[in-house]
Amino acid sequence: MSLRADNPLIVQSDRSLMLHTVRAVTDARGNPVKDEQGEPLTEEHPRFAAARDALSIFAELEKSPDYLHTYRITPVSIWNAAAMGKKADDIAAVLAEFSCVPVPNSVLHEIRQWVGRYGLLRIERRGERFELTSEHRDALADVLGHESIRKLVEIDGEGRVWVGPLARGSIKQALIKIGFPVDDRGGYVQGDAFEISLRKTTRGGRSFEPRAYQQGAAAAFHAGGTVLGGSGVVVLPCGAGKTVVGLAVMSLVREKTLILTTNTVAVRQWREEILDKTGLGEADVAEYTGDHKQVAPVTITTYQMLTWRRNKTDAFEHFSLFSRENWGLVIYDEVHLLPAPIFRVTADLQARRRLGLTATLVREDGKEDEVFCLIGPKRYDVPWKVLEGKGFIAAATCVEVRVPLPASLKAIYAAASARNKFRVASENPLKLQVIEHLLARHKDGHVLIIGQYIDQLNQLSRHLRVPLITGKTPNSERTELYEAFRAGRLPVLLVSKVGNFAVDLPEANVAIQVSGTFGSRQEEAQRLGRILRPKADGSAAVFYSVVTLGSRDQEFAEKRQLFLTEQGYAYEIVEASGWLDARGAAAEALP
DNA sequence: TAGACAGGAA
DNA sequence: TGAAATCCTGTCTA
Repeated sequence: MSLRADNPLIVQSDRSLMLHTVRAVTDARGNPVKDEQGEPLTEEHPRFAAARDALSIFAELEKSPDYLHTYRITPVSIWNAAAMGKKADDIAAVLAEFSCVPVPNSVLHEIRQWVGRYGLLRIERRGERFELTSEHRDALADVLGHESIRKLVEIDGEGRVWVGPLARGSIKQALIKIGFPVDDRGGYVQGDAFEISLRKTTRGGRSFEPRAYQQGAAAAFHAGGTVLGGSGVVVLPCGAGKTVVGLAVMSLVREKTLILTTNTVAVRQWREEILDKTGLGEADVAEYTGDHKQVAPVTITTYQMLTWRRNKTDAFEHFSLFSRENWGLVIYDEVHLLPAPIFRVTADLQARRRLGLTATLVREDGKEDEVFCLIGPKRYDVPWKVLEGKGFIAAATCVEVRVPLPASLKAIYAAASARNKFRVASENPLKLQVIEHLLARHKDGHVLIIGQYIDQLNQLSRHLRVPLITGKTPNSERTELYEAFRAGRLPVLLVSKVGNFAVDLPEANVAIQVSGTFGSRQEEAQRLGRILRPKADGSAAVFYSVVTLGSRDQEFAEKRQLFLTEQGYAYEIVEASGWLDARGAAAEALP
C-alpha cells in the first residue's frame, strides 16, 4: 500500500496517534486558498470520519481540540480488539491506510506483541481442576518468574501449573498486571435450568422482537454456549435498549439469573421489562432490596445491597445471595460504575456466566483492566452514530456555550485556590441570562436543565420559576414532577445529579448543562443520553453545555467531551457575550 | 403495614 | 482536587 501525503493520521513512536480533523482548502493548482483576512481556509478532512471510526476499535481518544485529535494505543485497548477477533495485521492495515507518514516500526512491533499475548496463556478445565497452560513453554516460565503468580498456583512433578477454583479470578488479575491477559476457557458450572422465553407480544399488547443489534450482541456474548463466550461486556448507547440485550441473553442461557443494578429505580425497571417481554410471571422475578428481600429464579438487586455491612470490620451481610441459588448467569448493569468490593466477589465468581452492560467502557478510575479480566472482554459494541443513522436514537447536536466571568468575580476567581476556581467558574451568575436566552429560543421544547451545585440550582429555580428536583425531593413529589414533564404540562424542569440516573423522560429534546462533575466523560454521555430517545416527529435533540470562558470550568468541559467526540459528536462553540442584556454586559465590563 | 425520616457508609 | 446522591437499617407515627 502506498503512503498518501494527504492522509489525516500521524502515528508517533510513543503510541500516540494524531488525527487531523481538517485540511487546508487548495485551488486547482494546489495553492492554499485564503479568506478576506488572508487566513488560510480549512474544511473537514474527507478521511477524518472514516479514520475516527476505524481507530475507535483499538485506540482511546485522549484529547480533542478543534483541529487535531490525539488517541492512545494501550494494552487493554488492543486486547479488547484482539478479543473481538482483530489481528495485528488488521490494526497495522488501518494505521497504514490513514497515515501520512510511515508508521514507526517500534509501534507495529508492540502491537504485534500485545495482540500475540492475548491467548498466549489459557486457563483450561481438567475435570475438577484448572490448568494454566500455553503452547509456548517460555511464556509460562516467564510469568512463573513473578512471585505474585507463583504464590497463586501449584506446580506438579511434570511441571504443569494448576490453579485452584477460587484463584481463577485472582490469577487473571495478577497476570494482567504484568501484561499477560489470559484467555479463560475454563467454562462454567451449570446453573439450575430455568426456561426463559421472549414474548412475541408484550403484556402491554405491542408486538415485540429484539432489534438486530440486540440479537447480535446476545449471540456474540453467548457464542453458541461454548467456553469461547459466556463472559464479557456489551457496549451500547444510552437509550438503545440494553435491558433487551439482557433479556435476549437470558433466553439463550435459560438458567437462574442474578441481576445487579445501581439503584432501586433500575431494579423496578428491570422487573417491569422482564414481566412485560418474557413469559415469566410475578412469582418468577424477585426484587432483593431494602424494601423486599425476596429471592426467585430471577432475582434483581443493587450493588449497595450486596456491599452493605453493619460495621467496617464486619462481613458483607447479603453476600450469601450469591450462593443462595445456583445461578447460571450474573448480569452487571452499568458495569462502568461497578464498585471495588464487587470486583473482589466477582473474582470468586469466575465459574458463572457474567454479562456486563454499559454505554461507556471508560471508567474514571482507570480500572478498565479489572473489568477486562473479571467480567470479560468487550464482546459487542455499536457506535452511537450508527444507531442514530438507523433512527434508533435521536440525532443530536452538541453546543458549548462560553460565557464570560463578570468583572466583580474576576478578582475572587484569581484569588481562589485551584479547587475553588472550578466552583466559582461553574456557578458564574451570568449563566442565568444564557439560559433565559436558550429557553426563549426553544419556547416549544421540552427542556431539562441539569447542574451539580444545589445552591446554583436553587437560584436558577427562583429566577426562572421552574421546579427543581434534587436528592432531597421526596419521592412522591419527584414522581409528580416527572409525570407533569412527560405529559407536557411542564415544559422546563431543573434537575441535580438525580437526573444522571435512570429516569425515563422520552419527551425531553433539549438539555442545558450548567455545571458538571470535574472531568467525568461518562456523566456527559449519560446526560446526552437523557434526550436521545427517538422523538415521535423524528426531530433532533440539542445538548448545550454552558461554561465560563477561559476558566477551569472550560478546561474540564473539554475533558468531559472526549467520549462523545470519539463517538463522532462535534461540539459547536458559541460565545455568549452577545446574548447578555444591559445588566449582564455591565457586570462583565466593570472596571 | 406503610410511610416518613434520621444516621452512617463509601 | 469535592459535592451530591444513593443505599441500607432502624425507629417512629398513624
